[in-house]
Amino acid sequence: MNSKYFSVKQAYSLTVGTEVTLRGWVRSRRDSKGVTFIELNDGSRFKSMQLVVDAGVVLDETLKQVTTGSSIAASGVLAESPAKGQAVELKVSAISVYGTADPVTYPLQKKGHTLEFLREIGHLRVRSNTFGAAFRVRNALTHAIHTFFQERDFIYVQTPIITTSDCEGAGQMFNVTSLSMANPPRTADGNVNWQQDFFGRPAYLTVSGQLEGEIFALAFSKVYTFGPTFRAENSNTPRHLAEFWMIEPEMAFYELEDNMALAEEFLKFIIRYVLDHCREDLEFFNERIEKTVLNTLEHVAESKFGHITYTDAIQELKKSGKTWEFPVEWGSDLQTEHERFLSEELFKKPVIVTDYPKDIKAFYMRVNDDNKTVRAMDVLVPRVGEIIGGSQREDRHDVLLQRLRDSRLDEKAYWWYFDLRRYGSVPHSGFGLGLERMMMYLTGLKNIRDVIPFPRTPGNADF
RNA sequence: UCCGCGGUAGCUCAAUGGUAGAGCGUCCGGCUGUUAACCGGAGGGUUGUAGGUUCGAAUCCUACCCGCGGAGCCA
Repeated sequence: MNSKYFSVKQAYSLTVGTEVTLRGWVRSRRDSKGVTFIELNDGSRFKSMQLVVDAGVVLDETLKQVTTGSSIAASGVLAESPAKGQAVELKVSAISVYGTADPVTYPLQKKGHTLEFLREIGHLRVRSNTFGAAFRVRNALTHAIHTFFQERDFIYVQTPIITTSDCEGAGQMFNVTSLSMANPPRTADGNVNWQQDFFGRPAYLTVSGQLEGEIFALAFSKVYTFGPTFRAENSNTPRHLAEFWMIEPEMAFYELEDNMALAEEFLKFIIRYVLDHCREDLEFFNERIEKTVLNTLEHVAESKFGHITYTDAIQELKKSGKTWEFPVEWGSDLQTEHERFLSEELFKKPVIVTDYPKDIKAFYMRVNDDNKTVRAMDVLVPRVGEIIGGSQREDRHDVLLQRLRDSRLDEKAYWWYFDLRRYGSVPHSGFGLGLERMMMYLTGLKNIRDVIPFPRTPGNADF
């Protein structure tokens, strides 16, 4: 192996005649009388490199070990391919095997597997077309997100994963403790004595970094969080995980209108970035997973988003003439069927719904002058419905206090959150995007467990 | 958590109370450049687990486990 190492991706950009050594995993192998074809993939791009081994070039005992799943290095010369399917191929002069893969037990076949089966072999599914494409897209998406904010002078803030505040009371939280489960210290009345726990009180895994994000926004003006969040909710659906990633920008001096403009610019930017950098992977999803992916993404990237208030949206839903599975009434939340109607049929493009009834939204959202609605916004997109939720935050101390009390939350736990309204309070806004929800939108994959490397769901934390 | 559907060969599925099968993958052989290669042959099973009904259970009943979809919750 004297020639230089290249990735498969690099090799495709080299000129014919270059001597290279490629390393990777064998996807498949086809034998003919005088020639063997090997598909070699190293994850650097969707496409594999076809290796062509003429009979006699490689020892039979070596070639025999080159089976689906084995890892090899192959040296040779890049050549124009005489057959359809690839422009170039590697004319092999030598092969060495790193690790064999017993064909009798190796679970991945050349032919299609169901996503459910692949989920059971999480350590190997990343070597398949679908998951290779998914995680290259995920990588590009995370890069696009950081690029978008960094180019606009946002500060990236790492909010804590362990928290003692039950943020906005959203969902069940995981307890974090170092106490003995079997024999915890107890108080005189028999309850667990949390004072003896690691943090001196109950602690949890965070369900959102928003409140801490507000702290940083009121010092750095524009910030964003990007990290894991946790829900102990027993939800068994294709849209929920116990551990998932969220992006939460928070901006001082932004009112709802600024917030909406940023959300629109943000969505268009990350979609355009993935379209530009993962074309090959997206084309695979478009062909094999969801045939509308490319169209809807292009459409969203080019559309001017629509705007409508919740109250007007309710009117439109009522006069649509449609029969709804869930009744449409002012004061009840929009269901997925309603959200899809608004974006797919009424506007035929992404639409931002604003000013929801305060009773169905979180306590920290700014109350409008009508005292009935809050400055909330949901971005609805064709095919999935809500993809971003956000709001202008309540920056008035007295109003916030009343809202907290109405929500029956413990105001003592939020003392620092109120201090932000007591010392140098300013209008500020933010929104949240679930990374995996975005991934589902980009790839067309319909189960959220297929767009995160190692899904955590009730009863499942393998790998 | 609730409702529905499902669990049979490595994978995808047939077999509706009477000898458990096919396609693909794998292995062997053939084929002068294949592309989910093609042609011929072979091997491969405690039918999710535990009980029950029956002369006889993959099939009917009960419980449990697991998967998928829907609901709730939400990102």
